Amino acid sequence: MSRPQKRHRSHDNKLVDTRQALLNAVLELMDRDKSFDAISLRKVTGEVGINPSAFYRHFPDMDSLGLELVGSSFKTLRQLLKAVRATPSLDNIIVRRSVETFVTYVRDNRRQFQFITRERFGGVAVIRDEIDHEHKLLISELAIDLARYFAVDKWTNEDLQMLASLMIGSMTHIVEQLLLARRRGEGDAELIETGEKQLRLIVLGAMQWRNSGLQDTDKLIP
Amino acid sequence: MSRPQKRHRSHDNKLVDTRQALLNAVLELMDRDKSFDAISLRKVTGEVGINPSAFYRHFPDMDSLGLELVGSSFKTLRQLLKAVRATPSLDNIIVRRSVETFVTYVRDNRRQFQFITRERFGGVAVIRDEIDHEHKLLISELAIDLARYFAVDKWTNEDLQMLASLMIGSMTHIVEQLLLARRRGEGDAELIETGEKQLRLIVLGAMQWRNSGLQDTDKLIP
DNA sequence: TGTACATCAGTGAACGCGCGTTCACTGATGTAC
DNA sequence: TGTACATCAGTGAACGCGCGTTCACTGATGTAC
Repeated sequence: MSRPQKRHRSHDNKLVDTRQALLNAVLELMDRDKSFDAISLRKVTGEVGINPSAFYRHFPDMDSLGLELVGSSFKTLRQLLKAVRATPSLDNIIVRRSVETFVTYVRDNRRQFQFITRERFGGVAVIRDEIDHEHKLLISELAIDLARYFAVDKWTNEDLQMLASLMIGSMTHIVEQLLLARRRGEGDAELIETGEKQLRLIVLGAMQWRNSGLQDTDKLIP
Repeated sequence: MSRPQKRHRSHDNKLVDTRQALLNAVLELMDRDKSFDAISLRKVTGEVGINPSAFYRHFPDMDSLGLELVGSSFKTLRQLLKAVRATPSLDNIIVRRSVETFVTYVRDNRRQFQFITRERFGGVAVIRDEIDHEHKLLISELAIDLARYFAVDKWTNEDLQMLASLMIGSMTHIVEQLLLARRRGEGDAELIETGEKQLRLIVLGAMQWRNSGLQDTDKLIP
């Protein structure tokens, strides 16, 4: 009954999944300096090489296409975090290797990370909200993982969420630096070193957190 | 010779600086879910209530207007950081008060912070580059200030920059959370507490940094 | 104080263009018998 | 194996609309004398 062959023969005679080509075209156009809401349906179909009206065979509108990009980009991001979280400890060599893995991964999937970074606070509410939702899920997932390391110190759930948020925030920061650095043609070495130091400093702070007694300050100060 | 009165009489008979009104109109339109590069010159002049062609009496094009918004927004941001940096120490009460000041300030100047946040990785290259430039200046300025606190421990310039970048990054993170929270109608109390804890954790990490011996790890590991 | 002139913010019509969406269509491929 | 039919991705023309930019203009206000 269902026919999976949604294909057309492109000018170079290669079989192409048009739906995927439309998604790629948006990422490509955004790479050439545009926000998602400044990209026209006609530009997208023109990039793929089909008639504008054929767009509707695949998506009801551009926003739906955008939401699918959020989904696939976070799928990529989850694969990365899964690899990084598989690390057995928080020691320094591991942190460094994780940051290196991370940087390589972002480089290899640059356009997807660029999409999320650009649209996270972008002009389209439904897309921004969906990214925010996925982002919160990632933080909660990481908090659960972190509980393993800090179980002995009896961290509260609230503090674990706070730490997870800080860590995801720092990784996000590294992604942002990588995306900007590419424009400036800078190398990765410095970025990796800085990112690594920042994560190590956070881990240092986290180690001190429970036995510093500071975590209860908010209850002591009126 | 020069005449400063660039004014027109609006429908409600109030004297208005049209140039400023154009700048405000862009911030207003961006607040209603648009990226800068998805806002048309005609929408902006329509918002102000003047003929589209009158736009050119004030700016050569939309990008020039955007660059001016970057300038004025960072002027606002510098005032905030000046207030926060005037704090005499990094102790916990100061950190909490600073975060509270910070949150209030961002709320009071929401549209400017939203502009910078949205366009920092947005679709217009000249604006993104200008924001990046201003952002780097802020980090360097903070690094100079931090040298005061850590002079005794002989931090390297590189490490001070790393710490300043981490701190500005965390504050940026708080701004982002505030902007998203407004949409969700959440209160500030939780955000202030989380932001405060994250900054305190970073300060804790920084205190440990020099005497942990970890800062030279990158030279010890091949 | 009165008059002639300069300045310049804003007007309104006009232009060609790219936009999203509709519609009846074509033609390749899969399916039933 | 051959034929008739169904499916459906892509076509091409057409629509009304908002876009950025131009141009000659208007009219209020400031300046010179």
